[in-house]
Amino acid sequence: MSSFQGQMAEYPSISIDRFDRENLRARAYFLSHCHKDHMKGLRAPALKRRLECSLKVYLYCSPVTKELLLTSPKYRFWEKRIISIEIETPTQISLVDEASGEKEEIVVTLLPAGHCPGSVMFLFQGDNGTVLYTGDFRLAKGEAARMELLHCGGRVKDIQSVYLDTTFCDPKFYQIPSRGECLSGILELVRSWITRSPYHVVWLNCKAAYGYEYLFTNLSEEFGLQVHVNKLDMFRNMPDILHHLTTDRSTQIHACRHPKAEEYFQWNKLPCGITSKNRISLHTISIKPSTMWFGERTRKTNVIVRTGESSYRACFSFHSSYSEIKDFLSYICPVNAYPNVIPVGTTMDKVIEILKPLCRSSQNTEPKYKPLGQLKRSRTIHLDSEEEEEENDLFDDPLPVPLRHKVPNQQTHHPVVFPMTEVSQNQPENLRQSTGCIKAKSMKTSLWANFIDCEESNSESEEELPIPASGQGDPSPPPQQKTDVEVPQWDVFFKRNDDTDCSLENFPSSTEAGGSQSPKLFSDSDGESTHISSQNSSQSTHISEQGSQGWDSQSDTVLLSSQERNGGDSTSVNKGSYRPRVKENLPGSQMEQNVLCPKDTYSEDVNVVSSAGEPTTVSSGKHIPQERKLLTLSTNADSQSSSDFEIPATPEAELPKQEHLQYLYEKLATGESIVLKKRKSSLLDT
DNA sequence: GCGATCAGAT
DNA sequence: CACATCTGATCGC
Repeated sequence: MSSFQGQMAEYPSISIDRFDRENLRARAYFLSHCHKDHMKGLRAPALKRRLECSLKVYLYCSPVTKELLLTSPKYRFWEKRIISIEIETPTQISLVDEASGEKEEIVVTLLPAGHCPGSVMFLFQGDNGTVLYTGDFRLAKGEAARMELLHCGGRVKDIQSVYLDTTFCDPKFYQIPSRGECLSGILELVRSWITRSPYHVVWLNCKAAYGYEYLFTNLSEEFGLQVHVNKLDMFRNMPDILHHLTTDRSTQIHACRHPKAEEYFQWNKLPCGITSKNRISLHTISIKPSTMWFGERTRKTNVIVRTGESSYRACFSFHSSYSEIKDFLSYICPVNAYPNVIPVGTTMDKVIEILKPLCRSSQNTEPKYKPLGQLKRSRTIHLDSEEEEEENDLFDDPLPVPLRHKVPNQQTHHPVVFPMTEVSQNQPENLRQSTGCIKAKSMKTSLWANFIDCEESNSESEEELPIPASGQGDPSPPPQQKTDVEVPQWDVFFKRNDDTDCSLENFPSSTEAGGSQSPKLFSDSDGESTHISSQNSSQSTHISEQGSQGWDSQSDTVLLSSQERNGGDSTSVNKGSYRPRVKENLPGSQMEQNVLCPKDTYSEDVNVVSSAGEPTTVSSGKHIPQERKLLTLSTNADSQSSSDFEIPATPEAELPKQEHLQYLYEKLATGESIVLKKRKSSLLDT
């Protein structure tokens, strides 16, 4: 749960994800995603009054977040005051103080966060430096490195501060199975059940929150069965989601909710009220998405755990694991990192102790290089700097932040450190793991999955329509299709494949889909890593059961382990078809920027939002090539390196050549200082 | 009547 | 093991 108070030290005149107290004075508001704990005060009368008085105050968010927010009547008063900004489109915003007329320019770039539909991170660039607010995020290892706009001139931008989602920033959450592994486990469990008969149904016991949509869409696509939900009008302009959902209760896959759902389930009743179909009783299992985590040295990682005769937990996480957070932060390597979340059971100090070694603010006093004689300190070397980078430890002293004037050249301000200190950022992951500054504090590494229920909420109680006890009523309005340009792209991250148009013929009837009565529970496409329980807890190396005894009735329950899974994305149709972003689709100026890194931050390809805030200014400012809208999932489901996102390779990055490395190592060995010329600057990037 | 807050359940 | 949210009760405006 976010405890971020809304303001960043560098840009206190804007507020992000908090809209109460001090934030009532902000010159601009930003919403990273549509979850309740990031919307505090957003519909309070105080803010409503502020809007009425301050006509230049706007809320900025992604197109999908805007769509989701405005679907709720409680937030509709924002309609004229929300400006959506396309993903990965640097946009200039004027921050005007309406009392004094004082004006400040800032460039914001939205980066996909992989947390829920519409979720973004905000990258701000202005006179006080570049800062990144992550919101909530789930990014697999290496994904920051593939985000073009985090880079400049082939290296990561010089970032002053990161305001970081630290939900699982505790060594006990060392690893969480990847999105693909979790999805795969759920797909196979669902398959094993619903293929038995048309009367076998699954209930996905999901919370009232955005974030499960990619689960629904993938299940729907895999089995040709739409998922039953209470409500779908928020997706009316997102056909890629909408087409996989239904308010018709006759499907075999349910994600409907009801306050008494657990009680219903005891009586074999679905939350939507049905117990039978064609007067034949349904056979129902429940699958509860929960976050499961595993220790650093845990080998076994069951993504499905049986918790009762007909109940399962399935691994599912909206947030990055400890190792994913460390990978992300060490790659970004900001001067400062501030936690947005203090996980229960830990303290602010402990989280800071974890983040600190991954930041530049503490990397100039590494004792471990002392034996190298002249290399007493891992000094940062500026390529071409006009001013010394602040090298003090700013971490515990967020204010005041020294004013940094407009950066003439991002690249020249990025400190280059010796390769050995770069190890934690830029080495291959196997090396990186062992060079972390974090002590693997004798965490007990349980063989069992740890789990918590999934969090997040976006529900609006007033929107929860009572579910009729019977009847086929479909209260939702007929979906209105819009043209492509108006369709918010929700799936920058979550789409599993990009080339399948989900037309209606992709949805065979449920009997068709369920009629196979396959003797095999699933095709063992990923071989060793998928296991069929034959039910006695004896083979516990591959099976997790909670509470352990007496569920013999389902002797062929599927329990999946992600251990050494290499087919976690075996369900992905785009396996082996990783599609890097095509350079030719980028505007020329942006390509130049990648190479040359313009002198002026603002000379990037930037959209400008006028103070009048015409939304069209932004939304039409830059055409996003379809190539970029239909990003696909990566095919690699290895939990350590997988990406469920398609993010292009690091721009301009190149592998260090042997002779260059040789040169650097020789310098290191002799204790000479290393001075890098600009054109060689990409040497250390890989 | 509404919002903020807290305890308890999940 | 224990998260965050939801619900309902209470209080104050």
